[in-house]
Amino acid sequence: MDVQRLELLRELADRGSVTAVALATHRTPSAVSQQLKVLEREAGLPLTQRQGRGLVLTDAGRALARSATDVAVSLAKATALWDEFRNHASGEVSLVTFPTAGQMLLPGVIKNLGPGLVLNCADEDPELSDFPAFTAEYDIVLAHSMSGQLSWAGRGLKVVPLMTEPLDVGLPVGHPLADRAWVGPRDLAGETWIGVTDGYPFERILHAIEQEAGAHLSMSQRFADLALIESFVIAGLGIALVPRYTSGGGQPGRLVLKPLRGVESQRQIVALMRPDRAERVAVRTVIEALQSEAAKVEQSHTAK
Amino acid sequence: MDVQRLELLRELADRGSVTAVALATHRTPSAVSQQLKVLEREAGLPLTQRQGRGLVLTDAGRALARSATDVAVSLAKATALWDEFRNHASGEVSLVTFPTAGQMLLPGVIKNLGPGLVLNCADEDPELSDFPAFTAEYDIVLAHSMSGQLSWAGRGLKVVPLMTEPLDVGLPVGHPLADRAWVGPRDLAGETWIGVTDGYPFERILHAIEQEAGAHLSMSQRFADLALIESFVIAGLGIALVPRYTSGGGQPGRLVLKPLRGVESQRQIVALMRPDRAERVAVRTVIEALQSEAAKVEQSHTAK
DNA sequence: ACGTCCATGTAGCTAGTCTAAAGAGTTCAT
DNA sequence: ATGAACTCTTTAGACTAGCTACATGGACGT
Repeated sequence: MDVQRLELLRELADRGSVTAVALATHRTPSAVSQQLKVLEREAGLPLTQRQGRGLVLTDAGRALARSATDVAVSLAKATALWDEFRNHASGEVSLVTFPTAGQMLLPGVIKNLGPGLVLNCADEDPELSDFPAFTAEYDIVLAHSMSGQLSWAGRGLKVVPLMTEPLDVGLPVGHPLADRAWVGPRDLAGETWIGVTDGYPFERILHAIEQEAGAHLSMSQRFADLALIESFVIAGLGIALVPRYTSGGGQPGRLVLKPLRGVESQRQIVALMRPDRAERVAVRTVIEALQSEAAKVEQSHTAK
Repeated sequence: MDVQRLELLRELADRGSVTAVALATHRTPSAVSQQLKVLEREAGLPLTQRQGRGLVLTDAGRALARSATDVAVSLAKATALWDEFRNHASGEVSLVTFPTAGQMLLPGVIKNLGPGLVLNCADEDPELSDFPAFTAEYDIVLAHSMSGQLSWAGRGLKVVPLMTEPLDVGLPVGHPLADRAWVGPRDLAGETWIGVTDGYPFERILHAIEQEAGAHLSMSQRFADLALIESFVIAGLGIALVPRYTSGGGQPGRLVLKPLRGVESQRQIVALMRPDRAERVAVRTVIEALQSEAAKVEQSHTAK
């Protein structure tokens, strides 16, 4: 019963193909195939099954892969323990983020990391991507979801909430609603909206506003990039839902943010990780830095 | 971070010497020493320390050994899972018992075990032995303790209670107390006792009786073997504390058992295991058989 | 039907882990 | 004190397990 082989099976469960596992583990596909075969012989029952030119796990294989995760977690805990004894968080941590969260949190995090800990960041457009899938490639995945709706719980991933960011209504200066302290769904009935591409969490809030206001919202454009959306709003081409903490960076004073009441309007920013990776000291250190940075951002805004 | 090496460290923590580990793992001491050295180099800090001609773990070493147990447990769970898929409990299980428990439980257990599962039993005299120490050598250790007093909890061992056996007062037929339904501490003040060797749990109950009765008990003999004690009682040389379910096997009808009231008088029979071994399907099967057998014994006596 | 993609066999090499034997330090008894 | 017994360690050499490289055999798409 070898751990390395179990780990290979787990990778196969996550990545879905022998070649992908081989690539990820810096081996040839042949080596992976051989080890899986040995594991299967040891187990005494088929763990994989050919499907087309690919390979899928059997029920038994999936079950074993799941318990392999527990093994990986306890192993990671052991190495974390010994890292703590030497007390230095060693190695590199990789992270993907969607643009706005990265802009808001990462600079502060990287500044506060001690020496010897390297954080490799990348960004991915969230619209076309499946956040959990990135956990195979990166140690930490920054994702967003609507409040409460943890769509990616239950896949065996560790989810660490970082912050809750309100989504405000962005208006150009001089807009009729710009003097109000806040706005409600009914106020927004006649407006033209600058929307975001499908799949974004914003989408659901707009639907909720439509329901509350009892009116259809007209959506003139659909963009993925926040700065682009804001420039349209400032130009008076419509109004938009924008995350409070990350908006207005480009052109301060030219965009007015109004809290939205009557509709749950916030997004939750979370960190997603494979449970074993979450145990690494270096990873935990980064997570803690993210949390404190997130708290700092939230506080600096509520203080205003 | 190799699991085998961690396992070696754990064995060292349990057994206390390189030679013992080597013996237990069917290796030469040299191999063990080398592997521990590698682990130490990987860890970057000393895990062991010479003491006399032996070797002891450092704090870091002990901590790592403890987390190695978690790894072993999750690994054992994984293999158990796959055993369940094949649903047969494979392999051999070793067990030590103290004589009376073995006599009471083991025959019934072995009869009810399915084929392919071999149970290797041994017995050890409990007086001179440290029950937990046997868990290094045997999968299951049958031990007894006073009720509630779990003296060997906290060493990281798994403790499964099997049964609670009352300790009665054994009298020869024709003894003045033989007609009573039960006896109390005061009834026993003037009696001569056949005692057991030091360290036995019986010891404490006798002290409790002394306290309650306010009298010193005279102890004429001290034996370890129950049958021997009983033969002395039957011969009228004294009275004794005997476990209700296991006594009288030799000479039925010649020994009278009276429940003892006013003093907590029972012993708990438990199974002790290393947590990782407790996860093995074969071991779990034996434990279940022990539990059901114990329940059967208890029931057959309360029914009378 | 052909090229492509994926998984799997085969042969040979490398690296890691074992044994065997000798060495160094500690304890105990004579 | 000196040697015998014990324990852990070191060294050198053998063996084995797992890897790469290359070749093979199905499955898909054009």
